[in-house]
Amino acid sequence: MAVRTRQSQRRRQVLTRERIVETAVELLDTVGEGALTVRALTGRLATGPGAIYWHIGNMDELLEAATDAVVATALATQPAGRAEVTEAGAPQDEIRAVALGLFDAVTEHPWLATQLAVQLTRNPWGPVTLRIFESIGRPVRALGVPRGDWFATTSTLVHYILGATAQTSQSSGDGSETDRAEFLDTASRAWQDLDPDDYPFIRAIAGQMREHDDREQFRTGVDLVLTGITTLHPPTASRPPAPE
Amino acid sequence: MAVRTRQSQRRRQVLTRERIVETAVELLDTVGEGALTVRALTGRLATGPGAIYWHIGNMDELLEAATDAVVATALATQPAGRAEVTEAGAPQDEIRAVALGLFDAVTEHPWLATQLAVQLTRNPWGPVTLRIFESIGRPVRALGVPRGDWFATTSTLVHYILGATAQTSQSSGDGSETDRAEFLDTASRAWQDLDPDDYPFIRAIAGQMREHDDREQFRTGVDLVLTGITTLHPPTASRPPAPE
DNA sequence: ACCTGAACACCGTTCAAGT
DNA sequence: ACCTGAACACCGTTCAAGT
Repeated sequence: MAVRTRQSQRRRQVLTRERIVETAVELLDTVGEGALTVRALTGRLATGPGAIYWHIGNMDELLEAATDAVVATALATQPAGRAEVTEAGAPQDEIRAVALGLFDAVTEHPWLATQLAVQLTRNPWGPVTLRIFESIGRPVRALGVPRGDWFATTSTLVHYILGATAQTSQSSGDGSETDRAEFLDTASRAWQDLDPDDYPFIRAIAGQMREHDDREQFRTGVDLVLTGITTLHPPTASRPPAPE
Repeated sequence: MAVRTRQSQRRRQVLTRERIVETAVELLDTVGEGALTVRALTGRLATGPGAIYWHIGNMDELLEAATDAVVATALATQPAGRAEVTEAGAPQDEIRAVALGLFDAVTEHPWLATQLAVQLTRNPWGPVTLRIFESIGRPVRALGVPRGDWFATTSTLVHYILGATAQTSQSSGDGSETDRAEFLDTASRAWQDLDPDDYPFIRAIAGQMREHDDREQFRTGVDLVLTGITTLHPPTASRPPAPE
């Protein structure tokens, strides 16, 4: 009987902000975007709305926290977050790795595509964007880009990456191979039926569209931007790792 | 008797899909995103929800139509939608013009930033995306990019453009100069206070961030991608406009 | 300090009924 | 064919009350 008061917090499990964010990610992953409601949350966590709002300010804040959590893990999974540059081609590889890390995260968590875009527009310099800028900016610096161009160059890369991941097609279905093939086939056919006067270009690329691989095309895009960077800023031997 | 049925449509003004879309754009422009509700619409149009739903399928469809309408005008305002290529540098200029046209449209209609991003993710090959691809794809073709690379090259440009316009800062206030300066100042200061171990790069560019001009940086970004394209596909004299 | 749960003010959407 | 307007099923968020 004396135990009662002290132990009152043992409950089934303490409700923390972290646990709420975790559950939010779970809901988004399993039931999908739009299934993340305060009521769904209270159901899974066996509490009331008041409990949720004690830990988080509002729904937008929760969405941001969920996005940031997933992005953080995606970027941490990268080969080496803060590794020293050892060989000449390393910065490019690091940029490719970060980019693909984000791309794959979007594939794993389809809701992330929308959320990354929403964060970028509604919260341009929030934690999510900042984290991504930092991850891309470091290798950009290591690339030998002059200091005055760090910001613009990094922005270009980040904007491309986020634009591209935003479109990564979530072809309605369960994401199977056949689903995707069917989707591309229907789209490609629709493109060929467009008005030749209004959409000559789209009609012309309908074939390429059916054959294309999103991830491969994304790599190509990253490399295209990298080519632009190294063309504008040829790696002169002006940086430390230049002896020998 | 014969006239009656004909004239029945005079009412105070006929409710059409177009008029609904126009009103939606007005609401978005004046009161802002999130003020576009079916009830606000019925108020302005002096009808009931049923009337709205007779003309449009649902809210998402209306948002898409509103976005498409604004994008269409923005792209039509371009110097010459389907002009012949007369001089060598023209395709690049056309790409810059389309890009800036979209950028300026986002500045004029802040809600467009979110909607472009949302359309790209939720409706990757809907009318909005298609229109933008067509506008960028034509000059890409004129640039002399080999046929097999049309799709990937155009995608890269479009993804950069949409990623960049997505972030175009809508600094909460009314968009005045002082508002913006204040916003950049606060952000810049916040960046300098970040943990040096976690965010060395962000801290290093805090200064550039305060000074930067969104539109100018956007131009730089477009040119960077263009440099990548022309480096990978040097304009050989393989296309018609090559004499002299 | 942390949680409960009823209540509030709002949504988008439907649908029988009218003209 | 086109429109009315009440009604439905849902939201996010608040807040007095409990422990």
